[in-house]
Amino acid sequence: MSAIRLLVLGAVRQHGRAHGYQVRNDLEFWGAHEWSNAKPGSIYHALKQMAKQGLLHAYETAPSTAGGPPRTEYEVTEQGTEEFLALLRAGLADPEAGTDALAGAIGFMVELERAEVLALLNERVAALRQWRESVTEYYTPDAGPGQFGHIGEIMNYWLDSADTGAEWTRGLIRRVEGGAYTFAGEGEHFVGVLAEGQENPYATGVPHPGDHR
Amino acid sequence: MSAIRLLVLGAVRQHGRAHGYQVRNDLEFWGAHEWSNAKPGSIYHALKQMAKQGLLHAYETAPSTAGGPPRTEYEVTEQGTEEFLALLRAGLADPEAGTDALAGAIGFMVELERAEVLALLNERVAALRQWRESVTEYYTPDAGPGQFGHIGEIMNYWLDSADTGAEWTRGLIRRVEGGAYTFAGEGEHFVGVLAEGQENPYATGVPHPGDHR
DNA sequence: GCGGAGCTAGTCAAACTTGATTAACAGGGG
DNA sequence: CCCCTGTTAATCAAGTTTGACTAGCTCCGC
Repeated sequence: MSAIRLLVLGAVRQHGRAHGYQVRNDLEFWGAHEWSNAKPGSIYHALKQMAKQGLLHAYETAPSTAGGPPRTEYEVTEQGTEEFLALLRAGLADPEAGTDALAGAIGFMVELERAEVLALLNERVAALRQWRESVTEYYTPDAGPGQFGHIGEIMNYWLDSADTGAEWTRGLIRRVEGGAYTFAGEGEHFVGVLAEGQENPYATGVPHPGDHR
Repeated sequence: MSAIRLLVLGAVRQHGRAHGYQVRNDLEFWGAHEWSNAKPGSIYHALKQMAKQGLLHAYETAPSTAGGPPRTEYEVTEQGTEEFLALLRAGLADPEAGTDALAGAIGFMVELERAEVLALLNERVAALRQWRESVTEYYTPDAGPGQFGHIGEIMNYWLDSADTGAEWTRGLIRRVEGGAYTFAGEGEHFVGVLAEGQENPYATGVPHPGDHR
């Protein structure tokens, strides 16, 4: 289901209560529209869907201050919090969740305790190593390599991605072990959220230099 | 539009004329269902869609030998060939096309001439370098790094991905320059396609060891 | 004091993706 | 011979994603 649910739940959670446009702005602030499918349509859709599923509670509120159609505010339910934490953990530990889930999860990792984050990242490294082994075993049988011709380059690419991904993860582990950032239970942590009324330096329409999908 | 169109066009092209199940089998043979969204539903959908758009010509053929509902065969039209080549070139040269488009394009790169492939890959490296520059410029203003807290790790991750992706591409360039593989105009090249009647070692249902999305 | 540029907030149709399900036939066991 | 399983081939409904569009409001210049 991609990473939107994680991103949207996380954004709403950090505000306590938020409407769609706020979420949209936060995600843009994080550059999420560049590395995930966090486009307006998807965000509003995710909000409605998750409200229907009980992960969010919807408040039909005031006909909006400051122009525009009446806006709905959302709040994360208990069930939504569980889902959020599950997605967060999966994003960090499970390579199959995809790279956008990883990126999103990194954005919220400080909501967990340092020790748990380290455990999850180590899990990820282990999963990558295991996947690598099973693939090389599978694609490099007795016949020797080269039997796949240039098709082997595809496999080569995925193996390389797994290797470099694992290497990067190890780097992050070292930084976190070294005391970087402030995690849950360690005092006020950095909140990457726009304060009420703060202008968004990356507002929609302002083209980022060198936009990258 | 993801990489399916490229994959489906390529598969049909290699057969000359193919029905959905053949395409599906080829893509599974390449492991495409693991690194792209090449699932049955998507394949059949792509075939119909592209037939409607004139990229493929559909033949309502025989009520199928060997069981199953009557099958439709497809053939790539001239317009479809153009689209195929465009997607192929974009997949190789443009990082924004995504990694699955790259993987698919690698699978078909031998349909182009060696010199062109090298040019396209160099374009990719250049695009990655340029993207990297614009991002670092954007995210590392005067205030110095660290202003983003742990959010900076997300950027760090994408930069690392770009760097390692470029490095891998350079490796491929060296191999191709070194004479690896057989490209268009160089004689019979490796065809990663299942011959008529050949059994598919990766048939649906046989679980791959360590499946990775 | 008005007109349009631009922001705020969200909707919508069309396309795409997914996983389950259908449907036809082949072959083997009892 | 008849049922049951497996294979071949494809469809379908439900959910997602996309990009374009709507619509209210403010503010600025003229």
